[in-house]
Amino acid sequence: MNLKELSDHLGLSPTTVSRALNGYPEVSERTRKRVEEAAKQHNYSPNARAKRLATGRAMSIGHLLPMSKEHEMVNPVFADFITGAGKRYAEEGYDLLLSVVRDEDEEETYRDLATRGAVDGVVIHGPKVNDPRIALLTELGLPFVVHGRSSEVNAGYNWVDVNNRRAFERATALLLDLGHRRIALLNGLADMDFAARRFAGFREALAARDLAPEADLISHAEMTETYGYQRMQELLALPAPPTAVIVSSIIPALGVRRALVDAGLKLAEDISVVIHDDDLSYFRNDGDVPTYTATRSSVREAGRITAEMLLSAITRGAGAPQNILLEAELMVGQSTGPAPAVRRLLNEG
Amino acid sequence: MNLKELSDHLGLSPTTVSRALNGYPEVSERTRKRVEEAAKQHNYSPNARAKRLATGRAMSIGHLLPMSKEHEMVNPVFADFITGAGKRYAEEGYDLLLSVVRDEDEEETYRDLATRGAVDGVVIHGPKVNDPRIALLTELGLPFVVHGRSSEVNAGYNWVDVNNRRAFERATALLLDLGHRRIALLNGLADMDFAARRFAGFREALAARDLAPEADLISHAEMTETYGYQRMQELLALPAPPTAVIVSSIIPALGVRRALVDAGLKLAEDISVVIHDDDLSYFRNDGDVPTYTATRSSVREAGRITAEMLLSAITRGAGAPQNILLEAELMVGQSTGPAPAVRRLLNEG
DNA sequence: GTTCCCACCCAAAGCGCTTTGGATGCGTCA
DNA sequence: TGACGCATCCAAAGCGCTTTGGGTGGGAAC
Repeated sequence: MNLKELSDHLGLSPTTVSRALNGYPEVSERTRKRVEEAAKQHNYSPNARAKRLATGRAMSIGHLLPMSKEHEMVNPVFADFITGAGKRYAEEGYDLLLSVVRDEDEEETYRDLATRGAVDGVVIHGPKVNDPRIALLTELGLPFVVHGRSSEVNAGYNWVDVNNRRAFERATALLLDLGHRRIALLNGLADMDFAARRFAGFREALAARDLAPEADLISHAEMTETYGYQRMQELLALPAPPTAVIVSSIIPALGVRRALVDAGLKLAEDISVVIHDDDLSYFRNDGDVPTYTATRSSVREAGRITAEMLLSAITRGAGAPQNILLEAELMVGQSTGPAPAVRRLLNEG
Repeated sequence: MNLKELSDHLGLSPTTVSRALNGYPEVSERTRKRVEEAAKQHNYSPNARAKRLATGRAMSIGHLLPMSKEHEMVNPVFADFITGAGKRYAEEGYDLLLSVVRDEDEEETYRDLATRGAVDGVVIHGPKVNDPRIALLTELGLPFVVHGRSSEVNAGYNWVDVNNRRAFERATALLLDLGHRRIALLNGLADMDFAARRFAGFREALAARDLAPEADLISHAEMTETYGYQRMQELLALPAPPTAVIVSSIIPALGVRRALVDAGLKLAEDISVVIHDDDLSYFRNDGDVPTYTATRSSVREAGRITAEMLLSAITRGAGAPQNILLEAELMVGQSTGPAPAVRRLLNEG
């Protein structure tokens, strides 16, 4: 059943029926009721394709998932982000359009999305340092919000980010306070902006105590479980292994733990681990005392906020760029303890 | 730039330009070239909204993610499924529409998707035993493919599934061959069809040796890491703990391992573990010898196949329901060994 | 030289909705 | 009583594309 048929059935014009259903004031309450009931009864809802053409709005938000040949994978963090964002979209009547594209097609896909008018706005995931997508989307005039930020981009743009620098500065400072001096960092891919900021925070905390990061303790890679496992093994094989490790996600941290167990080492006692915890629903860092000491920030919440910001940018027009910086909380768990030297000292005392 | 402007610019009618761009034969190769070049030069691509209205096809596939109040989460397995399916959609010019909906709104969302004409087909995720969505979508006349199957639904429908029953039968048989008699099963949510089939396979393998499953060794829940951890602790606290455990996903298996380590137990030696491995990109069960003994089947591949089937159902019309049953391979890894009694025997021997 | 056919192109009618720009009729007020 | 305003409704014009149903002209067939 379409508008025409419904209006014929009601003895009204399509105009009136459309207005009644869309809440316009030029229609009496009595007719509106009548129309609404008939619509419900005949299970009518306006054809989305026609509505979109007539209104000129796509009523959908785009999310691009770039796949590279080497890393053909979607981060589980994305799944949680989507649960947060997707709910907001649904509430506002927007659809979520997911595009799985090859790395090299990403720019063209954005262009296409814009010229085809398939979406009203997009969310940029995993921004890199000096990310070209920001200039591209600005040029295209397509509303967007970045989940994260991009250093070295000076123009204003909407973003929602976690204070990664501070989170990692605090995490590092905590380990330093516990007496650790050789601290390893298992970071995300080096060109990722969040990884750069986390590294910066790490470096600053060390610098505050006149220490410098040691190259053989720093690594960057896709944050898989395997990465955590292999990298931890490498670290343990060093002439002077670290006494503490900071891991950028709970997923590689699971691999780190596996490597430690294989080596017969005990978490907190033999080696301390601090993670960044995105509060993933399938990997809760909880219990009476959380398993891991962690900087925590819910990515689901970030998704909700990002969606909110994008929808407002779309409906209320561009305006000044909006920015939200979320603070991560630093939670002490079961994975940290004093450095070996300090521990001995404490035991003697 | 739209069709009209482009055709004016070329001195052609919109008809001809449209035909040229869509590869219809009623246009000379010379003009087609000319049109294609002009389109590229002016960065023209047809407005998706108009195209969809005119053709009556949405050119998009729907995926619903139901969120319950209790389990507001998206399974990481879904992320991998999407990478497989999404690539196929993109290749065929389809968009992927993701709907995050509350459990109780699921039926209405399907109805709405159908009457609004927002999608050309949908994929059903996580089918339950006797899943009502199959009848619903059949009634709505919306093409669909089920990822998994639904027992007790007799009508034909398209599905792509893994042979869960056989996989778990084989896994169980392997453990029995190793001398294990008290085997625990950490399964998915009880109303899930895959969980029912896995349990059936488990039961059959036991029955083949005149054994029966023991209630206190069987559990069903959402497959989180925490579930694996807590459940394993419970199992270890039993008067007679199991000597082997079968886990329905690598994610709870990580929790199982954590619990074992906490208890000072060694994998394979003290307790054997077999998992089902979806070959998730962020959790690879690999290495020279895989970490876990596992029944393996790539969910990314399943995504690709499901997409393929749905697209063909959409373009080639309904026809007879298609079914594909994938076999999981049983791979021996480092997590299994002879049962304690057998081990002693072997050592004495 | 006709006739016919085919290759090539175009005008116009949708697709199903929203929205502009009136109409119509009734109550109100001077 | 007549003018005016307001509430309520409608006809028709898009939105930007595809597609139906012709047209036109030039070469082949007779």
